[in-house]
Amino acid sequence: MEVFWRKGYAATTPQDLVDALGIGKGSLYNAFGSKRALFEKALCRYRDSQALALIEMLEEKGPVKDRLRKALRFLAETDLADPDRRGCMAVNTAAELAGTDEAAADLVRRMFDRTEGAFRVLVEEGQRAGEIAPGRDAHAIGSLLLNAVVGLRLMARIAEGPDRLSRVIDATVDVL
Amino acid sequence: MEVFWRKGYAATTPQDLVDALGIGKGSLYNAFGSKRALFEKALCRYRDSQALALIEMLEEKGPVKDRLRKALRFLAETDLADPDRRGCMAVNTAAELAGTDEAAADLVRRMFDRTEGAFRVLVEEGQRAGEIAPGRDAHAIGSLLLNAVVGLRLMARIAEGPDRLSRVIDATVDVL
DNA sequence: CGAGTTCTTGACCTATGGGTCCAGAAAGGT
DNA sequence: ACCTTTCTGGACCCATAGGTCAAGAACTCG
Repeated sequence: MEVFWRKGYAATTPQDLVDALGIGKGSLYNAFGSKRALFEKALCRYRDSQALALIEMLEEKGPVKDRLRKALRFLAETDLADPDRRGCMAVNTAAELAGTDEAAADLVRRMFDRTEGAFRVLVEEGQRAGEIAPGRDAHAIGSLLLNAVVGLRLMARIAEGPDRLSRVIDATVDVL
Repeated sequence: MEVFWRKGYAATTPQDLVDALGIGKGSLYNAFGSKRALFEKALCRYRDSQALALIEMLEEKGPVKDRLRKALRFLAETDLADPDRRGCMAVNTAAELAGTDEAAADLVRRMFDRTEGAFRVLVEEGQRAGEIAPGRDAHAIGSLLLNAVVGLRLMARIAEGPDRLSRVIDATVDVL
């Protein structure tokens, strides 16, 4: 997962995987069948560890906007602190493989669906709590927030400093 | 440009380029030096043709929010109508090459800067026209809009239909 | 403990990636 | 018309991608 995340699918070679795993090439292929199959497992592992972490952050206690701001800041900070600037593996996979690999695209789609759903729930909660105008379409705001996260994590890959990301986060939360 | 845009950098082979250009391999390398150098030229061409088109759309006449909505809709529609679902080449490049290719990352960064600037100008215009609350930080809203476009164009790569993109666009324009 | 099963490994294989080179075709100068 | 220069295509090159395999090591289990 780490290697695919850092280098992307096409740029990762069997040798890279062998080196990172510290096993022989035969074991690698005996255990996983193919590079493609291993990638899929890696993406699933990413989903189960990383992607779910965001959703759990959103379910904590406290004012909705605080939670949201905190979660976005956390993403931006960790992305920027990563020396390899890997961003989000799901986002990277969407960009790299969505035309050619339907299964990978589908995995990413589902991850996005889940995240969008979590945002929607959060928005509805914010509306009940009076933090967010009840006139807004929670579903649409959920999509907006998912979209913002996707944008943020891609921008984090090329951002020179935290400024633009901070502006995006502040503006996104303020505008709700 | 078309080939790199469709397949990404790593997945594009010299053979692909030779086939698409209809020239011999020798001519290819004689003319462009290396795959990498040709990619950079392709990315520059993309910037000069596609990326500038968005900025020009934003400079048309009429109410600011209408222009914005129209431009976003246009992006979403063309992205979805593309049978290859290539999305935005700059976004794809950021996702694929930002850790490993500083020059490419820099090109993308500059494209993003320009687009963000255009959005900022648009927001300021909207504020003068009374369409957008003058209390908002135009710079931050510009960043937010750039971020939304980046997100949209990545989402367009895996979107099943226009629904989610439409929600994002509507919500984005409405919250301003 | 010993036989059978599973794992591991690095040598090996083929096709292709990315690139060079040269012989000849076109183009250009005079 | 001739020579020079540039352009072109494709044969050729080496390293690597992606994967297989057989032989031995390690683990099971009665």
